[in-house]
This record gives sequence, C-alpha cells and structure tokens, in this order.
Amino acid sequence: MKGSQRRYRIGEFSRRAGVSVELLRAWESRYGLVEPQRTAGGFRLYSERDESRVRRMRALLRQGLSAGQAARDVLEADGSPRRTDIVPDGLVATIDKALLDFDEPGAHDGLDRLFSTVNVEAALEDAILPELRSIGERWATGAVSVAQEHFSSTLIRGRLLALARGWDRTRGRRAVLACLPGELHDIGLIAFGIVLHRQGWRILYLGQDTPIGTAVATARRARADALVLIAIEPRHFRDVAAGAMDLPRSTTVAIGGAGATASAARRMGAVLLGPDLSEGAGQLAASRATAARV
Amino acid sequence: MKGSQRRYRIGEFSRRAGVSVELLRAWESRYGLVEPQRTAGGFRLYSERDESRVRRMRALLRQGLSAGQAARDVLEADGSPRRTDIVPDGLVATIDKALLDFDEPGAHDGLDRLFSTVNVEAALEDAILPELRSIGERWATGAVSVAQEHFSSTLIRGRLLALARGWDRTRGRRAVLACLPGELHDIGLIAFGIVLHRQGWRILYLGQDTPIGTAVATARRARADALVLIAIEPRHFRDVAAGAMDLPRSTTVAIGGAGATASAARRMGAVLLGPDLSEGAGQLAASRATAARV
DNA sequence: CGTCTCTTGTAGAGACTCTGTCTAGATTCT
DNA sequence: AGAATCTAGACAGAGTCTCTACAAGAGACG
Repeated sequence: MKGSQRRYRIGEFSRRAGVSVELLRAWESRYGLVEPQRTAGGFRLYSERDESRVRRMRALLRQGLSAGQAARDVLEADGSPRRTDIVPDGLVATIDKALLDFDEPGAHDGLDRLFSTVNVEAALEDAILPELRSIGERWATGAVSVAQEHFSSTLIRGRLLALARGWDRTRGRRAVLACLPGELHDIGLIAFGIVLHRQGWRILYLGQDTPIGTAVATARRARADALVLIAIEPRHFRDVAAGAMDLPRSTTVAIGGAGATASAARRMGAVLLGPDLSEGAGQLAASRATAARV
Repeated sequence: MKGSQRRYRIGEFSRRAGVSVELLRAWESRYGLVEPQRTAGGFRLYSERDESRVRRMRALLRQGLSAGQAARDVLEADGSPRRTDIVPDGLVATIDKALLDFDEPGAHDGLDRLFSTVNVEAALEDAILPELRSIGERWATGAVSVAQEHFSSTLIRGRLLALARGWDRTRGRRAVLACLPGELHDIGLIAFGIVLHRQGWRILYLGQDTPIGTAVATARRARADALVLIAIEPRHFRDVAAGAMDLPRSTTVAIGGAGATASAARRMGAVLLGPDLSEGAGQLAASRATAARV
C-alpha cells in the first residue's frame, strides 16, 4: 500500500492545508471531517487522507456549499457511511413539539432528518417508539389530548407503513404478525416487522384486532415460519385453548406486548419476546435452531 | 443509486436559481412548489429537483401564466404525466386477487399501476374505495376472512397515508378531519382528505375514534375553516348537545358517513356530505360562501 | 366605470442557527 | 523551560427562520 505514512501535528498540517488550527479542530468536532490519530499525550497526527478531505472541503466551500453540507458531501464521497445509531441531540424534542403542535410538515421534516442520519433500527428503537410511549404516558396523565395522540399515531403509522412497503418481497423465512387488541402496539408491531424484514424475513402483516384463530389459520395457510402475536391484555393469551395453536412443528410462535407472560408462553409453547426490537428479531431467528432440535 | 445529492441553503440557491430568497419562501408556502429538506436547526436545504421546479416555474411565468397556475402546472407535471380518469379493465380484479392472496408485492404493483395511469380522484373513487367496500361486504357474508380484510385495509391505509403526506403544507384553507368510530370510514376519510388537499385545502387529520369534544377543540385551536366529522352510527351525532359545537361562525362543520342524517346536520348547523369524494369537497368549498352570507 | 376581493412580489421585526474565531487554564513535547 | 497543543466554552456576525404587513395589479360584479 502506501509507503511513507508521514503524519503531521496540527500546526504543520494547518500550514500545509491552508486552514487555521482552530478551524481544523472545529471541523473535526462538529462534522467529523478529519480523523487524526493521537500521540500518547493526546496530540493530533494528521494523515494524507485527512489532507485530501480538507482539500475537498475547501473546494466545496468555494462552490457555495455551507460547511455542514460540504463536510457531509466529503464524507459521503469517502464512503464512510455516516449513518450512526446515535440519534442527534434535540431531534426527538423537535419531532415531539411538531407532533403536539399538529405541525404535519414539521413532523415529517423531523422524521426525514431522523431517517437520513440514523439507521432504521436506531430510529425506531431510540427515537420513534420512545416518543410514542412518552406521548402515551402524557396522554394518560392528561398532559396530551386525545387529538394530539391520534394525530401523532396516524402520522407515524403512515411513515412506518411507507417504510414497510415491500416487506413481503421474496426472500428468507416468512413471519405472520398480528396484534390482538391495542393501539400503540400496532405501531410497535409494524416497527418489529420492519426490523425483522431487515434481517431477511418476509412479513405478512395482519394488524390490530385480529382474532387469534384467524391469525393461526393464516399462518398455517401461508406456511409461515413464525407467528408473532402481540397483546396488551394478559386475558388474550390466557384464554388460548391448549390445542388452539394448530400449527406445524416448523412454525415458531412468539408472543409479546404487555399481555405476554412467561407462563402464557410456556403453556402455548411460544417464545416470549422482550421489549427490544432487534433482540426480539434475534430471538426469532434463533428459535428455529431450537425448534428443530426439539 | 442516487449521485451525490448536493444541497444548498437558501442564499446560495437563490443566487443559482435567480429568484429572491423571499420569493422562494413565498412559492414554497403558497404553492408548495419546492420541498427543501431542513437542517437540524431548521434551515432549508434545496435539492436539484427543487432547482428544476423553480426553473420551470420561471419559464411558465415568462410565458404569461399566473403564479398559481404556473406552480400547479409544474407540480402536476412532476406528479406524473397524462392521467386519465378511466380505470383500466381488470386492474381492480388484479388488485383484489392479490389482496385476498396476501400477496403484498402483487398488491403494491397493482396499486402502482393504478396510480400511474389514473388520476388520484378516479383511483380513489372508482377503484380503491369500491374495492374496500366490496371486501367489507364479502367479509360480512363470510366470503372473506378477518385476516384478509385486515391485511387489505392495512396495506391500503399505508398507501393512502403515503399519498397524504404533506397535506398540511401551507396553502389554502384548513380542514380538521376526524372519524368518530368505525373502520372503513377511516380510510374513506383519508381519501376525502387527499381529494380535499388536491383542491387546495390544508388537512389536519385526527383519525379514528376521536371524541367529538376534542375534535371541536382542535378545530378551534387550529382556527380551521372547516371541521369534517364522520361516523357510521347515527347515535354519535344524535348525542351531540346543541351548544357543543362551540366554534366561530367562520368554521364550517360538515358531517358524513352512514351515521350522518339530514336532521342531525340541520340540528348541528352542519353540511351533510354525500358519499362522493369530489362532490363532498366541492360542497365544503361552496359552504364558505354560504356561511359568509348568513 | 367604480368598488371589492384575491393574487403576488416584497419588506421588516425579532428570534434563532451556523460557523469561524477566541480565550482560559491545563498538559505535552523537545 | 518554553513552544505547541489540548479541551471546553463563549462569542459575534452573517445568514436564516417565521410571521405579519403592504401595495400594485388582475378579475369579478353590479
């Protein structure tokens, strides 16, 4: 590869690159434009790649781009995927405000920003679902009106369904998702479906208020590899007759939501899903290995 | 794959497009001509598509069109060319089959075809709503299972919500839409909102199961020009106290759905909407003139 | 023709964002 | 020891935001 990997400290590098020392540090801390190594004592050591980035940055600035945009372009061109799983500070608050203000364009802008900076899993788990949960809690205490809650749920449901589009295109194992009753869990279930799909599953989504019988029948008919049932009321699982889960061995049943308990899972021969989406998806994936051995 | 999406802030973009900063904002808020993304702080970021739209806008203005007309033309051209209002033969049947087969990709393909050949109003009125109505009827007779009905509703709701996106971007009068109870009417109401928006209204959508009180409060707070309420059970309108519609004169109330009756409308001082979407939108538009004269 | 309403480009106030620069006090390197 | 560098935070000016207002023109209508 490269022969002499000369490294410069910030002063010398600043002179070569034609950018002030302070600005180099600002570009690094604000945009992550450069990634200098450090000496044991913490001094920055810049490489040629850093120099190239700074050069391109300057060129873009000359073309009239803002610093933030220019940095983003440079990083993108470098193929360093700037998707993180860290939700930017304040973004959730911005979205929250827009939702409570019935500000549809604002909410969409916020969500656009979210999805363009953060990978889907993190956006769902660390921003959208917590936000919805928070709205739900404030609704319970009266701090948020029914109208605000409805507006928010509908808007977000729309976004998630858009994201979900194509989740049953052919590849991988198939999961049937159904939600016995409930409101928020409908959105949680869509989110789960999205994450599951991104791990290679095909999703057949039945949605809210699906009787368990028709869900089972659909799973059988679709020859699903998994059937995921969500409920907030334990009653829904408690009432399931022992023989009701009339499914082939190869179909894993998973239950989740506030109504799902360990004992219900045991009785139904089901996997009990935790609240975490990715983890739940992992549990499902693992379950086949287990089931096959049983 | 998209090439590097270069985004400019409003100043630089204004210089490039040859349109003043103020005018760019006015065209955006009045006609929705451009749809810039936003930075975390709220700054506009314009894309190449926006630039193309502004360029075409300017060309049309030079030809002597009014700004509103020019913007409409540009947006329409961007939507998709040469739409008819005749739904192709057999297309609804194709979609129906896909839905009942739980064939998500197939259904989406069918809907794509529908929306790319037929204008939105016709697609909704002559294909999607009749199809949903038909599914509902067959569900009542047992020919269609709950699962099939749920699957279909969710899929179509997702499509409509995607279509609805941005329907509250600033321009025109504002309508608050709420649906007292019911299932299919939720989708019908979204469809109505879409048609209304295409006639220049801004939509604030509250969705299913909204208590009438919170809907009224929201309309008041949003200073809505119209409040549209849908219910399938007459009871919901019958229970409305005479003084409950605590709204300014300038707000038109309209009621629709199977539960809306002429007598309820009279008592509530509301407009009674017919089942036809475009017609209903027309009724709302006309109502203001009437209300103003009273 | 006069009056009225709507359209449309422009302007300004007051608040906030972005970004290059600076400072203060501590630490590192040669 | 002394120059260079570190982090954290502050700062200022240009740019941008929203909201409201306004005036000239276009059209509608009696």
